[in-house]
Amino acid sequence: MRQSLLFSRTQRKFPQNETFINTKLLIRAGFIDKLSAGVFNFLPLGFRVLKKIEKIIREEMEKIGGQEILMPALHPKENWQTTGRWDEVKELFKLKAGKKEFVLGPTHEEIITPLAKKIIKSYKDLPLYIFQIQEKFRNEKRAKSGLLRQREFLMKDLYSFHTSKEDLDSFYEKVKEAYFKIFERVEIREKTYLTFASGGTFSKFSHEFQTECSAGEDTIFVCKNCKQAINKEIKNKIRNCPNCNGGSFEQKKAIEVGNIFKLGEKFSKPFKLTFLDKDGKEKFVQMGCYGIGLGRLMATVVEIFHDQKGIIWPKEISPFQVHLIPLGKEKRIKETAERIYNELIKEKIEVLYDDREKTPGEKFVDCDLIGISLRMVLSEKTLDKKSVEFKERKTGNLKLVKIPKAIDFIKNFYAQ
RNA sequence: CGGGGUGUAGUAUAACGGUAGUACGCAUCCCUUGGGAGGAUGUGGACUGGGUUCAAUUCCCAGCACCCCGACCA
Repeated sequence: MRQSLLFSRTQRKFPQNETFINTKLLIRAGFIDKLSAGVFNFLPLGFRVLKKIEKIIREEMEKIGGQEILMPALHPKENWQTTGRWDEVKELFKLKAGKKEFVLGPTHEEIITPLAKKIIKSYKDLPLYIFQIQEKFRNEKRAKSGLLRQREFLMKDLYSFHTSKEDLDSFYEKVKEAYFKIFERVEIREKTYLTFASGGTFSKFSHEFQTECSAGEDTIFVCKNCKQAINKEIKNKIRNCPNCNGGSFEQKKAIEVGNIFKLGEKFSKPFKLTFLDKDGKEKFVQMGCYGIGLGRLMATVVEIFHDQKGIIWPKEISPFQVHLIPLGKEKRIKETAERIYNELIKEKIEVLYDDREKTPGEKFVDCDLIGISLRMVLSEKTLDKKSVEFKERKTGNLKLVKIPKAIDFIKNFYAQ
């Protein structure tokens, strides 16, 4: 992509209205644009990151047997009346068209359960793991913290269907592992705690994935002895660590990047989602649900990985793999840059090419702000040595590489 | 939903009861290329409504929007 054509613009100053670093940086660097509180446009840079996060999540969901579908955002009122949540849930966006009333879906138990009912008849149809990556709507009383709390947001929601609690339990463990794998790939695994939680309407106990971060809205308590984390509600109820019985906790601010629930029969009952077991008896399907907000995950990454100059994207979700920056007006530099750019494209390397007529300072400032993992500079100095200079955004490490070896260097960098 | 704050150009800001100035951006041109260079010319602005006043961007009230704190968060 030629930067001169990119549909976004970096800003010299941080937006005045924003206090959270994720929003400040993402807006200033041209990844997102705010339409209204909690509602954002994703520009090419931001959308690329979002799609990469989506890809990671999709891969990990498919690895545990998930089948991807797409459910609508527009839900008939009746489905929500069946579970009683039409009246219970305060954050619903409700709308009326003529006499017909709808909900903009904040989650999809009300849709997936009756849908599954059309397919699940026998124990032979189970288990099933169905997920989607789709837009959710929640009328938060107070949208805040930028992408951390949106009113409309992309979410991966996985629903699982089982013949027994035991089977649900074992799949639940698999999802935990898949989630940690996802967080590992966006490089926040070390800061992410599996946290005992309660207090939900869904079930007595659930787990949250909480990423330690000062910008977080949640407070978690981490056992100093065994590192088990619990949330505030649990902390209020108990004295000792439920895992090791140790007694001292460290309090941390955290962002809930994922959650997993054992729904049991909570939704299969109202929708009468049953199956015939081996013994010919009709039984309720055991369900689980598992969510990850993509925008929130993106914002969490920015909150954790940035410096004074800008964002530092983890390799796997860097909007581009390499930021090619030619310096100097010399014809040979421009020509070489164009040639390298075309070769990179041919090699299917994602490249942002700063072909703008800007001074080196401006190009570098924008480059650091945008935070692509690898910078590739071509200048008189490097060209005299038939080389380009690579700089890793994360470490600042510099390396001069002969031009014919540049593509291998990039591939190698991303292979590690 | 309660409390507080802020609304001036695309962005960041200044002054002012007498209708707005600067920087960056953007456009054209000159010049310039290893860390937001310089010059010239141009472009572009008071959230909305009401009140006070001879006169309101400025003071007062209401609404709206955004931000923050709290409550809420299936």
